[in-house]
Amino acid sequence: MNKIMLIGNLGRDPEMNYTQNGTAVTKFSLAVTRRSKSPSGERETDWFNIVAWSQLAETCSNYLKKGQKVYVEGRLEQRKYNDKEGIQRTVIDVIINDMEMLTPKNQQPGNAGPDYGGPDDLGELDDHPF
Amino acid sequence: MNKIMLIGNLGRDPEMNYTQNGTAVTKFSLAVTRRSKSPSGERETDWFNIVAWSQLAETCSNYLKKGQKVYVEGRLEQRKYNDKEGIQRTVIDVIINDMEMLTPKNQQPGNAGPDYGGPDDLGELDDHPF
Amino acid sequence: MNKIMLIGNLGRDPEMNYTQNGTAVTKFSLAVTRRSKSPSGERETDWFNIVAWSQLAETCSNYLKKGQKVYVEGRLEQRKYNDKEGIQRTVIDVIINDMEMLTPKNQQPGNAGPDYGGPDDLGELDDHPF
Amino acid sequence: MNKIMLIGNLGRDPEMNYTQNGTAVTKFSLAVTRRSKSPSGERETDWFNIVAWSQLAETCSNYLKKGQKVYVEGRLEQRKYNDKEGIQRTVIDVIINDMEMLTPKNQQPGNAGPDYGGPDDLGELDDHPF
DNA sequence: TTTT
DNA sequence: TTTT
Repeated sequence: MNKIMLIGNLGRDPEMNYTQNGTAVTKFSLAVTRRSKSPSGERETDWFNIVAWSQLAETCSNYLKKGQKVYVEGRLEQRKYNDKEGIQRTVIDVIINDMEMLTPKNQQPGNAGPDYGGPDDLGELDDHPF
Repeated sequence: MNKIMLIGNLGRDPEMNYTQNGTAVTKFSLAVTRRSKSPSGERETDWFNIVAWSQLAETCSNYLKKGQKVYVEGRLEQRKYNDKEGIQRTVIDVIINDMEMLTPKNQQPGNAGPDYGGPDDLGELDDHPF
Repeated sequence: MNKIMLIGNLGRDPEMNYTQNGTAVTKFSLAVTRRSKSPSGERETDWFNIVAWSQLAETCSNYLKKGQKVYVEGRLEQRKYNDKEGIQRTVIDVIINDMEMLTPKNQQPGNAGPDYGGPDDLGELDDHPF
Repeated sequence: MNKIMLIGNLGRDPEMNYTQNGTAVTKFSLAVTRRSKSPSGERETDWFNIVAWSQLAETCSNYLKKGQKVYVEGRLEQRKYNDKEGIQRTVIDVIINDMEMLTPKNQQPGNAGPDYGGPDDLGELDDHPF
């Protein structure tokens, strides 16, 4: 088992791309604020790289915006790469398989309705047929 | 919410230390094998730094050994530090609040009994009073 | 493992009592709306009996009100009893060890502030020392 | 959110059926033993009705047997029905979307190999494409 | 009805 | 560094 569940806010609008074989992949970074305060009294934030594939990638790209609060669920994976100075870095990605929008539509920019965001007023979207 | 649940094997025996104010802290690294195989047909592994505090630190130190399979649950936190070349690195720690031993005692080295490992035959230990 | 996580709304104010040895216990029922719609197009609701003990019981009693949205996490337990007709019934309780308030304070009855509810503006409360 | 995660043992072999429109549905009951002991010193057990649909139904039917230990993940739903005395009863079903076999093949009846159970030595099966 |  |  390798399962992670996060609630946080998008730091930027999501970015969608396609792999060479045409699969959609969407990425965004998510700010998760810690419950506890640091010794100096500040609320600290952890940032996570979120990655969605296929249908979920398109949903994230279509419905999520910078600042919105979301619930995501997935698994953690490590990825190694060399930065521009040639130093090897390790990055942790959260590959999600479920996402739920938590920001009501009327609190989203450019919106006035009373409903929750998302397609058919359904805040949650995943791969499960039932 | 910032919750992570992992099942994996200890890469080494845990190491326990005490902070300046006497709180126990135990660390170990956990190998989590991916379900999927890489393009070249290998099963890949992600390594996580596990950190336990207080009572749970002492339990991990007393009962866990290299190679054992465990379930852990906790939260992810990022920590920045400078390595010996002075390069800033980011590490992800998994601060656990629950741990369950999954390796039966009779499959542990130096053991022949039929029971599961742990204190009072109770595989799982956490902070909850009920 | 026996773990359940729910997001729902309180059907009534919580009720707190004390056991004979002085332990606080708080109960409330939680309405969880299904994502999917029934064949007739209605959104169905499942009701759960939530039970909190000790410190968490007092927090729930002090801060939760009918109608509020909360996240709860715990385990499922079955309990048998005889109803007033003498028929044996089985009830499922959700014994929680974590609770997070999701209704912003300014959307709670009798409140106008911009902050989120709860003690010290901390929405989440549990047993964990770290 | 309505999520439940259980580890337990099958009380009987699973039973698979098909709905009128040809969808596979498999049911089995799962015994989950409590960590804590009752006042009289016994380890108590909670029984759950597990329901799997479609591809996961066929996997459960093909690979699971009475006595095996499994991890399941899904959501809780209530279902009302009238028993043979005409008394209305409420049943809780666990509709699963993920299942992982925890009993090694060589500990299963009629098996002697060193491998873990399941198709292609893959213990876990779910709906996710990635 | 299971299992440890 | 683990394990299957």
